[in-house]
Amino acid sequence: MTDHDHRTEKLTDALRQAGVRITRQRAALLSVLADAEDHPEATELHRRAEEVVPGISLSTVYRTLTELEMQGVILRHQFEGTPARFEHTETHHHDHMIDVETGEVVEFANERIERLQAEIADAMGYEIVHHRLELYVRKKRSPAPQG
Amino acid sequence: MTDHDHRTEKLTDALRQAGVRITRQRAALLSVLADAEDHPEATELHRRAEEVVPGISLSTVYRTLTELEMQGVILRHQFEGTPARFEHTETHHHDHMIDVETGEVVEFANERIERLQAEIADAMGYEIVHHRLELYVRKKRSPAPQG
DNA sequence: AAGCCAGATGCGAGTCATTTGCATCTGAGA
DNA sequence: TCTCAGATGCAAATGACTCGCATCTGGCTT
Repeated sequence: MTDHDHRTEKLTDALRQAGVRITRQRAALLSVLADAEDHPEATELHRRAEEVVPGISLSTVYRTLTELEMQGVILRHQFEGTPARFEHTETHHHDHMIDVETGEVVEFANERIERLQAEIADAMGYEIVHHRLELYVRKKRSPAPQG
Repeated sequence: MTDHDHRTEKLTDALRQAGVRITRQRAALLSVLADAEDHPEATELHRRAEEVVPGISLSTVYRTLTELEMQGVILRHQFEGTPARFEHTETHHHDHMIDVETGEVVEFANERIERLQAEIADAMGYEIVHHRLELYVRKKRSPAPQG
C-alpha cells in the first residue's frame, strides 16, 4: 500500500467517523484534491474527477467541496476576478501572492504578519476567526531601465 | 459654495479632463459616494442615487462604478459572502476587519504590515500591484469565562 | 449475505450579482 | 446651436453556484 493510499484511508475513516458517507464521487474528489499541486477551481476539479468517475455531476462537485470545506479538509479561496479555488488543508497555513499577469498563485507564510494581525484585532476588541491576505503582484523587471 | 461642492467640482473637472463625461447619473453617484460613511454595495448605491436622479438604472450604476474604479476614484472590495462594496479613495489606505456576526466593516491601517508585505514580495522577485488584507473577526467576550 | 433508509446523486431549473446588446438620448467641444 | 461619441435604460444574457426532486446507494443492522 502506498503512502498516498495510507493517508487517503486515514482521511476517509475520519470523515466516515464524522458522519460523512464516502461515495465513489467523494473518494474521487478527495484523491484529485490530494494530488493537486495547484489551486484548481470547481470546474477543473470536475474535469479531473470525471476521469475517475465518469458522469459525476458538477453539482455533486460543488456539494462535496462545500462539505469538505465544512469538515476542514479543504480551503476555499476567493481571489479577485476568478471563480473560487480550492486546496487541501494538509499543508501549513500560508497566504497567497497572485501574479496579475499570469494568474499564477504562489504561497508564502510570515509569522510576523500573523502576529501583527492578531495584535491589531486584539487591540480593537476583536478576535480573528480567519483572515485573508492576498498580494496581487507582477514580476519585477530586472533593475535595468525598462523596455 | 460649500466644501463639499468645492471638492466635487475639482473631482468632476479632473474626470472630464480624463475624458469621462459627467452626466446627471454620474454626478449623483459621485455625490452619493462622497457622502457615504459606510461601505455600500451596488444596489444600495442605486437606491441612494435614485433619490437624486429618479429612474437611474442599475446597469448605469454598475457601469459607472466600473468607470470610477478605473479612474482611481473609488475602490471595490469583494468581501466574503456579500456583493462587492465600494468606497471613495479620498481617505488614506487602510485594510478591513469584518465582523462575521454583524457584517460590520471596521477600517484599520498598519505601516509595519505594509512594509512586511513589500519585503516578502520583493524577496520573491515580485512587486505588489495591490493587496487585500481582511480580518474576519468576532467581538471578544470579556476576559471572564464564556457562557 | 440481504435489507433498509438517511443521506447522496444527477438532472434541470432557479438564483444572484453583474454584464451586455441595442435603440435612443445627451454632454460638451466645435 | 449643432453634432456625435459616448452614456443611458431596458431586457436579455452570463457565470458561478445552489436547489428541488425523483432515483440511487453506502454502510449500519440483522
